[in-house]
Amino acid sequence: MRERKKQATREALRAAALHLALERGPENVRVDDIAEAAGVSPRTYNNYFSSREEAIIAAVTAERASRVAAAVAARPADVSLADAVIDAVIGQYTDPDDHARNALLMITSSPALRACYVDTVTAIEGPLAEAIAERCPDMDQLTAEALAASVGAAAKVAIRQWLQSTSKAASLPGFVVASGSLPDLTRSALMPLAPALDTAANRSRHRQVSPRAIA
Amino acid sequence: MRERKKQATREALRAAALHLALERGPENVRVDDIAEAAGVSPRTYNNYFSSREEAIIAAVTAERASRVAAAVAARPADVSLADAVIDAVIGQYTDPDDHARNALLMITSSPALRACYVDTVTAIEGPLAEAIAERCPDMDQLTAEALAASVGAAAKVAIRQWLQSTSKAASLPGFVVASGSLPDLTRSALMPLAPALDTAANRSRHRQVSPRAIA
DNA sequence: CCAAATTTTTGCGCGCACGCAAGTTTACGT
DNA sequence: ACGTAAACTTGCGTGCGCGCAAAAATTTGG
Repeated sequence: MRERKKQATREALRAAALHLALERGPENVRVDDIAEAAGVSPRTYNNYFSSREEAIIAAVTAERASRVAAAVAARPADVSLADAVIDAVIGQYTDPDDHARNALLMITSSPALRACYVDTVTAIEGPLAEAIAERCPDMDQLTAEALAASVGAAAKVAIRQWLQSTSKAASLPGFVVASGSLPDLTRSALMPLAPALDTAANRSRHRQVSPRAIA
Repeated sequence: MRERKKQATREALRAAALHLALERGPENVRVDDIAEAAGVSPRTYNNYFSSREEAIIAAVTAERASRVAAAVAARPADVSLADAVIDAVIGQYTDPDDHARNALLMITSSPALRACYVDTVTAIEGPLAEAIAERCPDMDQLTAEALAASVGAAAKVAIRQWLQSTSKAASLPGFVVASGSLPDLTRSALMPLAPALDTAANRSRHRQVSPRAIA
């Protein structure tokens, strides 16, 4: 099976990238090193990842996107769309995994990694849009995508805030802006979107095509 | 005045980039050409723009961000936040400017330019967040940023859809998915966010700190 | 089991982004 | 007016992303 080997090298690259980055620091690892550690050509690396940071981040992020979609789908049908989505997102960004702990610590200390990590949130938008569309079959597809993108954007704001506050806290231990934990921050950022999610869900439930959309 | 000169070279680079791109096509213009046409060193180009496409896009985008913020601020205080924001955004993306017409046509025909153009929407989030915060002084700042980011994300979805449908229309003239104009598309994508914007605005008007935010 | 067809890997080359350390210009104080 | 400090520009070197075409590997059909 050919697909098997591809996933194998993919994971080999992820693992090698994360290992080397944790070992000598993110700045001191070139893509040639990662490729060599994974036993492939440097050129091959860019067939799998389009930037040096991507492999490192992918080792942590991996299947967040599909898991958040699955989490939305797993919620019982009688809970509101807003609660389903918000809880699903928060659930995926609440990781007590201690391996991920110091990985995230490393990410926070490198601007390039921070940016790349924030960008990975975009990956959830596609699957999330599908999950929303599946839960609300009569909803306009453009609406589903817009809502999913909005959720992703709000989550991005929360993560960005959290990253910057933790980096501030690391450099200036006395000057914390009283910013909460990541789950709390994410919840605060997503709460304002709840009305939009629920009214869109209800509109679709009544099979109305939003009469004001044309006017 | 030193700031004067910087803006001058900035605009010189933008103009040169757009001119060359329209003349010989986006693929056949290197940053050395742009720098030479603007009379500066190639290295200097990257002191102003961080990618080859950025200058071309900036020539079209220019001050969208500040203009959308100004448009929000210009709406009378008695119209709802949702209407103010949505109309402001749509207004900025409705350009009958015929110079911009063929510029956008060029953008649609280059994947790299398309991506860069979509990314520029992010630039409105900061000013938009400020405008929202100014209009609703009692609103949580994180909420303002989350809403602004959501609006930007929804606008991004609309633009992406529009770009891809127009490119499809250009290649396959007979197979149009009946996608509307960009303003209509943008309105459809932003409408679902209206409830979120208005309830957040009303919450802030009553000076409540959203008691469920902590629970 | 071998050969054709498809897919993946690899080497090569180009252009680009950016850190760094000069060199050059502009602003300001005396 | 002059010298100093600050900001901007420039050249250089390095690593990176990727298109392209040849080579290697893997599937498929006979």
